[in-house]
Amino acid sequence: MKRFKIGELSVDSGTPLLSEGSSTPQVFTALSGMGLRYKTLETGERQVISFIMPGDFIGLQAAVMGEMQHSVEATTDMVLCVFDRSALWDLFKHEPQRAFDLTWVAAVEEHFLGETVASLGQRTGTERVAWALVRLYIHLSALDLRKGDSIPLPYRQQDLADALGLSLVHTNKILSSFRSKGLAVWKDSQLTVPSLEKLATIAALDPEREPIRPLI
Amino acid sequence: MKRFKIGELSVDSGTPLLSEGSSTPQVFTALSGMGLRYKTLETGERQVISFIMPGDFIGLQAAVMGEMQHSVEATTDMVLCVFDRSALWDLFKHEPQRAFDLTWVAAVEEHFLGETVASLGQRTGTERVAWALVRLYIHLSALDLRKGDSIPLPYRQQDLADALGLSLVHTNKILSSFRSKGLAVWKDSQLTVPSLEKLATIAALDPEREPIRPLI
DNA sequence: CGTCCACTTGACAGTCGTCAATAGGGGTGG
DNA sequence: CCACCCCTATTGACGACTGTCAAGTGGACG
Repeated sequence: MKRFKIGELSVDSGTPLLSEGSSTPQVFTALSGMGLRYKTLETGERQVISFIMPGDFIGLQAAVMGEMQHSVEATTDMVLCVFDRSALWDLFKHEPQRAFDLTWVAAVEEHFLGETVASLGQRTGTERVAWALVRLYIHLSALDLRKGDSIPLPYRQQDLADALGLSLVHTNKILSSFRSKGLAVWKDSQLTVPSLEKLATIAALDPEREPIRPLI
Repeated sequence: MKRFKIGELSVDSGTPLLSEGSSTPQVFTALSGMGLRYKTLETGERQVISFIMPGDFIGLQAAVMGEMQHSVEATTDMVLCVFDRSALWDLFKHEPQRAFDLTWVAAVEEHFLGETVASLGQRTGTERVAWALVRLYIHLSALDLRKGDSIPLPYRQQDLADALGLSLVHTNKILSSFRSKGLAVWKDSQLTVPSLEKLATIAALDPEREPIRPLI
C-alpha cells in the first residue's frame, strides 16, 4: 500500500474532508480521530450515514463513481493517510490482491449499511439507540480504544439523532432513561456501558454475530 | 464475461435464491424477472433492502465476504446468468477492467443504500412511498420496461411496506390517497404515474440527480 | 459578565402502528 | 359447476410512539 501513499494529513475538528457532489483527486484512510459521513436531503435535513473511526476507508465512491454522494467531516482532530485517486487504476492492474481487498471493503460497508436500513426501518427509537451504542462499543473495543467499560464517543446527541432518524429531543429522553436505568452513560465524550448484554438485549441484537470491520 | 459464465438458471416466482448465512458457490446476474433482497431481524421482522431488477448483480457479498448477510428471493419467474464464485479471483488477476467494474457496482449499490438510509431516517411515510415509486419508475424506465406512463411492479403492498419501514395498513392508506389524487395508481402489478414531476415533488426528490444503475 | 452552544425537561400534537372486520380473486376439492 | 379456503387489499377506530415548541440549565469562551 505504501507505494500509493502520498502522505499524511492532519486536520482539526470540524474540517470538511469531502463534500457531496465534489470529485476530489484524493482518497483517505483514517489513522486516528473520528468523523462523520452524512447526506443532506433536498429539504435540508441531515442524515448521518455512518461514524468514521480509525481504519475506515474514505472516498471510495468518488474514486470509482467519479463523484461523492455524501459529505465527510472530522468531528475531532484527525490524522489521515492520503492516496492518489488515479493510482487506484494501477492498483487494479498490478495488485489484484489489493484490489480485491478494496472490493471487500466496499462489500462490508454495504453490509453495515444494510444493517442500518434494517434498524431504521424496523426498530423503535429505544431499540435504535441501544443498537447504535452497542455497535459503537463493539467497534471501538475491536479497535482497542476501550478502557474498562468505557469508550470515547466524541459526538453530539444531535449527531446520533441524525444517524438514527430521531429528533434530538426524543434521543435525549431515551439516553436519559438509559442513564437512570444504569444501562449506558454518555457524558463528556465518553460512553460507559456497565453491561453490554443488557443493552444488546434491548437492541434485539446478538453481539456475537457482529462481523469484524476491515482494515487496509 | 462469457468466460466466467456457467449457464443460465430459470426459477419460478417465490423461489429463494440465496439465504442469509449461507455461502453458495455461485453468483448471479438477473436477466429477466424481478426479486427481493431482504434481511430478517432477530425479532422476526423483515426488512426489504432493495428490489431486484434485470441487470442487477446478486451475491457479491457472498463472493467477497464468504457469507450472505441477507436473503434473495424471486417474486416473479426469473432468468439468471450464473457465475462461479471461485472464478472471481481469476477476474481480479486477469481482467482488471472487469474487476474495477465490479467494485463500481459495489460502490453504486452502496450509494443507493445510502439513499435508502436517508429516506427511512428523514422522510415521512407519504414522502417515503412517493420516493420509492419515483425511484422504481425511473429505474424501470431506464431498463426500457416502461409502456406509456406505466411500469410493471410485481410486488405486494407488504413488500413495499417492509422496504420503507411502514406498516402494511399505513402504506395502503398512503397509496389510497395517491390514487384518489391521481398521483399514482398501483393495481394488478402495474404502476401508473400520470405525472412524475408531481410525485417527485412530494418525495422531495430531484429526479434529474438520480444516477444510472450499472450493467455488467 | 454576556453570549453561544449543547444538553434537559415538560406539554401538546400528529404521524403511524395495532386490532379488527370486510371485500375480492384464484385455486382446489367435492 | 359450485362451495370453500387462502391470500391480498381495503377501511375504520383507537392508542402509542415520536416530533415540535418552548423554556431553562450549565459550561466554555471572549
